[in-house]
Amino acid sequence: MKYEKIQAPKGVREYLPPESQAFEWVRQQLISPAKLAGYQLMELPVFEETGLFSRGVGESTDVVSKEMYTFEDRGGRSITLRPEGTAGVMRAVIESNLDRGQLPVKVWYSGQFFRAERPQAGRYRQFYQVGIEAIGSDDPALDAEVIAIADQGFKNLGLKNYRLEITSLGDADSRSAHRTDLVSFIGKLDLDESTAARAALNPLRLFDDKRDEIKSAMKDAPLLLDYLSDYSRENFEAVKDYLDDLGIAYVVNPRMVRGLDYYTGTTFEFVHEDLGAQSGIGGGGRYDGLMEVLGGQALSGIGFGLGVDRALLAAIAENTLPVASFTSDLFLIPLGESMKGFALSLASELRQSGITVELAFGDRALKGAMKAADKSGARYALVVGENERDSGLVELKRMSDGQLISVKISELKTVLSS
RNA sequence: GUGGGCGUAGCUCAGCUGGUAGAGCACUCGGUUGUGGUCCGAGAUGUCGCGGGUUCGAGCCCCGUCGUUCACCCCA
Repeated sequence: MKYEKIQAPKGVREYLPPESQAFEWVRQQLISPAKLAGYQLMELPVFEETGLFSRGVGESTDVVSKEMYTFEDRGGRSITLRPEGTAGVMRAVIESNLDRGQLPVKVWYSGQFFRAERPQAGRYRQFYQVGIEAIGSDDPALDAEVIAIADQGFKNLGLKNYRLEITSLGDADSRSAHRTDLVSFIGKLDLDESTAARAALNPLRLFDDKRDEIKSAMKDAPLLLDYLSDYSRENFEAVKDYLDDLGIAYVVNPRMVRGLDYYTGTTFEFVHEDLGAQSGIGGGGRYDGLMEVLGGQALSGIGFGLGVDRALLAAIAENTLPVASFTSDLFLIPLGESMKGFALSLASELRQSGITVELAFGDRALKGAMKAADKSGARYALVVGENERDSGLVELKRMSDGQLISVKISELKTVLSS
């Protein structure tokens, strides 16, 4: 009886060695600027009560209406695998009263998210994001800082071929004035049924349509940026000024559309140029009403989510991965059974100094062990036999050029960490 | 959810108008005594995604299904 193999669920992205090293590096680089800015970790559940998303993200969004993994748990509760991060953060902040302390609350998160979409290049049903949220301040300097943190994450990866697009969705008054005019503009267009239905749900969506006929029809549509209230406009100007001061390049895209309903005010997206259809590597914005809608106080917040999977694809496309740093410093080969104990101790000692050391296992011939050393990509190889143990002197082999370097065992740490 | 491409050894693929499966790379061992990357030799490897159909005969044709990939849509 032979069992069938079980496959991973459709559309999930797994990271296995050696690629996982690059993935971990990318995730680390993306989030480190937030840590440097005093954001603190929030470790959250990957599933939440369904109502959190239908209420927080918005019933009319595609994400909620057709892309959520929703199921009933054994207690008859409706549960949903999180499709995004902000709603969960807000829920936790409210539930634990973090907003009763000093403001803004500044947190970061990292983990997997789930959307039941058709998989595609850069689009997976389980995907990874890192993100931050800053809650309880509407200072435009905070908007600029949040954008700068995201931008620094991409710079840490060495990325260049991306652009930052920003716009402002204004406050409630700005949006309702614009919406009235936009709806009447769209009403005069001759649209097919499904497009009209989309427009009825959220007229802004038509700005995002890729079809030429829609693009040209929308060419003269009223833009939200022209409807901003004085407060919103001044706020947006301030954010742009700060970005200029920071030397962060951006383009204002008044037709930007975000897929989540809670965004207000400053809104932004990072778009990479070498990625194909799924080119958004990160995005975010301000959300004024979200906390209140979720039963908390009426505090404003701003945050972003960065796609780790896509950032990795971008780093591969731009060839910026520091591949050399993904391998060990030393590959240690004990000569014969009797030297294994000595090798284990030596490896352990070196590791305590932060040196990455791999050991040769099994009883392969020295030649085979050297081959293994070569394939591991380690910078140095070292054979230890009785001679070395007794004399305290070893021949360290530099793998890049094959040179043997005589070193005292006591000085290995120094040589290897340089 | 809609549409197109693809599914043959671990990987990349070849397999002519249907006649019972191959290459390169990788892998293991060896080319005698303690140092890899080159070279040479030897070896292991597949229910040709799965199910059904047509046929004397199917990896090659047909249908279905699953997976994968790209695009629409949507977004990270």
